[in-house]
Amino acid sequence: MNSFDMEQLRSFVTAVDAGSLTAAAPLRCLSQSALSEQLRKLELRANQTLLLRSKSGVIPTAAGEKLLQHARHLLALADLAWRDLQGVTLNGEVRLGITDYCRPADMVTILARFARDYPHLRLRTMMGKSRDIENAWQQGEIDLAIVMRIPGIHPPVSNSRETLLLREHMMWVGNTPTSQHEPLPLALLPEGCSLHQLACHTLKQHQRSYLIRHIASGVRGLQTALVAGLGVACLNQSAIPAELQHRSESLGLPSLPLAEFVLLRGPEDSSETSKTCVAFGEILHSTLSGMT
DNA sequence: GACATTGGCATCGGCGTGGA
DNA sequence: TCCACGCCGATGCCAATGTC
Repeated sequence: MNSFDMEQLRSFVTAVDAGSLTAAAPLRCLSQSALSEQLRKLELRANQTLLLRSKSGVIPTAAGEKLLQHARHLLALADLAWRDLQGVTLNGEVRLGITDYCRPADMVTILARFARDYPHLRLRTMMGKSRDIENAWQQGEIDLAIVMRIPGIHPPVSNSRETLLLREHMMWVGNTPTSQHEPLPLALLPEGCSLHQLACHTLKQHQRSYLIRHIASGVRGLQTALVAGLGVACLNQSAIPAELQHRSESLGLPSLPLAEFVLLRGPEDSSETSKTCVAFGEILHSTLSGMT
């Protein structure tokens, strides 16, 4: 049989995200043994080993990584189809805040697709620094927020109103020559920016001298400064300008943690606005977590 | 270093359910 | 009624970690 069982795919994605079958089982409302069995059958169906099992959990194999991408898309599509069949039409207004580090090249396309798929939804978007977005969310000025969190700088996802959407590698990028003997020229966003803090903190920790040579007002400006050779910055993968993709990771600088993008939801109640926000939050989740 | 504990996954037998 | 299927709980195995 050369097709996939959606439940098995859902279990597979949950297991990869949770990092172990034991952690994934309760999320799927299954026992560990049932989940293990589902994944065994999925591997049988795929005729490939999809997960490497170890005492510390599971990680996807190369084939597993490949299937993971397809599985996320299939599940997002299935959810969309289900909502469509149930007649779930989104209307009303949703105020959405997005950090401008989150998929800057794709975000316009994503928002345009939402506008096309949900014509009755009035989407008010705000893009900016994670701290500003989160403050606005806490003040109730926006309904949903996508913010960036850096392990070690920010606390981990800790409550039911926060959902991890995706993780991205972070790299040092720049178009300027660097020398171990001279302070590293940095191009950064202002001090409140998480990546500003991360860059300075990491370099101090490794006793690497640096000099802040350029402060940009936004990610777009920072990208321009990097391409122009005004300095070096640490950026998440999707925010690295295309011109510099090939120049990352060759600067001999300390390694960086993964960046985490987290969806913040508002409190739920029985109002139409709340229902719309919940449904749109799910769509955002399935759309962005399906991207790699 | 030896042993105990912990925490991971795989396997097995039994049970409930739904379809032929 | 039988059978296939999916699930659960129990159990076993194994490696990492903690304790003495």
